[in-house]
Amino acid sequence: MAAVTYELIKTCKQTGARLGRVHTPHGSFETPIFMPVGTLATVKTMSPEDLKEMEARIILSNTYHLWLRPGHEIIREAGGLHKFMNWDRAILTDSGGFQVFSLSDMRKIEEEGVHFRSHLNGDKLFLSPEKAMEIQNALGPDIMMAFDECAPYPADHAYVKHSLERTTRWAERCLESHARPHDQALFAIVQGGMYEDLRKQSAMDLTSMDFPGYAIGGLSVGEPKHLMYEALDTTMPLLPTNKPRYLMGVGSPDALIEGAMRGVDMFDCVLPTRIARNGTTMTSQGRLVVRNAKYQRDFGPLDPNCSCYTCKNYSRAYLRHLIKSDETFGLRLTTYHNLHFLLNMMAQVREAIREDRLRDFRDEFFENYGMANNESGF
RNA sequence: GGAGGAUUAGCGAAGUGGCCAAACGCAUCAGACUGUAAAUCUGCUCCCAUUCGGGUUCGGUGGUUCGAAUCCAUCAUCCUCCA
Repeated sequence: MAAVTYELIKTCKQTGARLGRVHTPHGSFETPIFMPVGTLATVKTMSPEDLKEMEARIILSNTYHLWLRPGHEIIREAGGLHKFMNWDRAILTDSGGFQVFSLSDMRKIEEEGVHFRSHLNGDKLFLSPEKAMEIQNALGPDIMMAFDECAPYPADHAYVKHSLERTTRWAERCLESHARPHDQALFAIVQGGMYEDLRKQSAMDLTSMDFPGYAIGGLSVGEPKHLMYEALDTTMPLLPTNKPRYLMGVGSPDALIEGAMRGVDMFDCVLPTRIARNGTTMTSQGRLVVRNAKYQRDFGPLDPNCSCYTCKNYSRAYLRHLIKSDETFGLRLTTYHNLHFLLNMMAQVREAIREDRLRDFRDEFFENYGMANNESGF
């Protein structure tokens, strides 16, 4: 019995989007779904109770960061990540592959793994497929990610090809060294940059290995949106229909909807939480920088169409004041709202799929969001 | 009444003859943020101009000088000490 299984409930007649259900050792959830990011075993400023209140079903955490601090052995001793952070719903951990990309200053990628330096103290570190599995086995998430290389954009064809082929070999090694396949699902990550042939190659090679789920990586790394959608268009049809598909690192409202329309089941992104802490919010009427002076005397809610805790109780003027004053409560309130907004939007996407009207929903949403003719999106 | 010190852009504070429209910090205003090195980062803030550039500034006034935030005189205000 696989640790994680996918059940296709129905396909939207208007778009081909999938309504599904994913079963994990820590509960089931309907897809498409958005997963809040809690890199250091906490979704910044949110308590698990907050997350449950807004109906988050699965959150992310990070192999690299928890390896460095507090250390995966400590989390194992604590009884695993779920217990350690008091979250009894599903958890997915990223493998550290993205950190190899984002902490790219000092790194050396070899066949065996990656040498790089700790961002905390400069220690020399080495991460490999086997090490990433060892750490994730200790952390104990429901879903763990294969150790991959997220190629930068732009990157030339030869580089991306070489990189993706290595990522495939690494995926194989991950599979071999994975110690807990009975209760932890290992997802592989399709790479290939913006090259159609390479996306196909990566998808074909990885799907031949029968992972319980597939992610699409290497997108939302600075490329124009239409390239991301093209990459999805070429990749999605090659992935098995009986397994979840996870688009990594995508979180702007428009991209979530566009991704769902192309058959993506899972998304994660730091965008809602990060921009919230910097004073920007997502509303049904578009992006709203509540930090701006024009909201100084605006005593209405952030989003009049929102029923979240923040919008029910606090005004734009108050949020602006808190953010301007560096009050932690302000970070909490905007974070709460942004997460609630995306979670709620995805619930509406699922309803729209159920009723075969996702395209209508998309058009209406985009119009309200003020981006009907805006390709740059968020 | 006497002696000394101070006064710089919204605030604090450098600058003591040209490289000064004036460092730096804060505040302000705006922008960025997409598998989190991020409650972070970038830019703006005398006036006009999209750029080039132009015009007015360093308590007030008057002077010295080719040239003054910087030197001199004087006035104003504040602080410290002595009577």
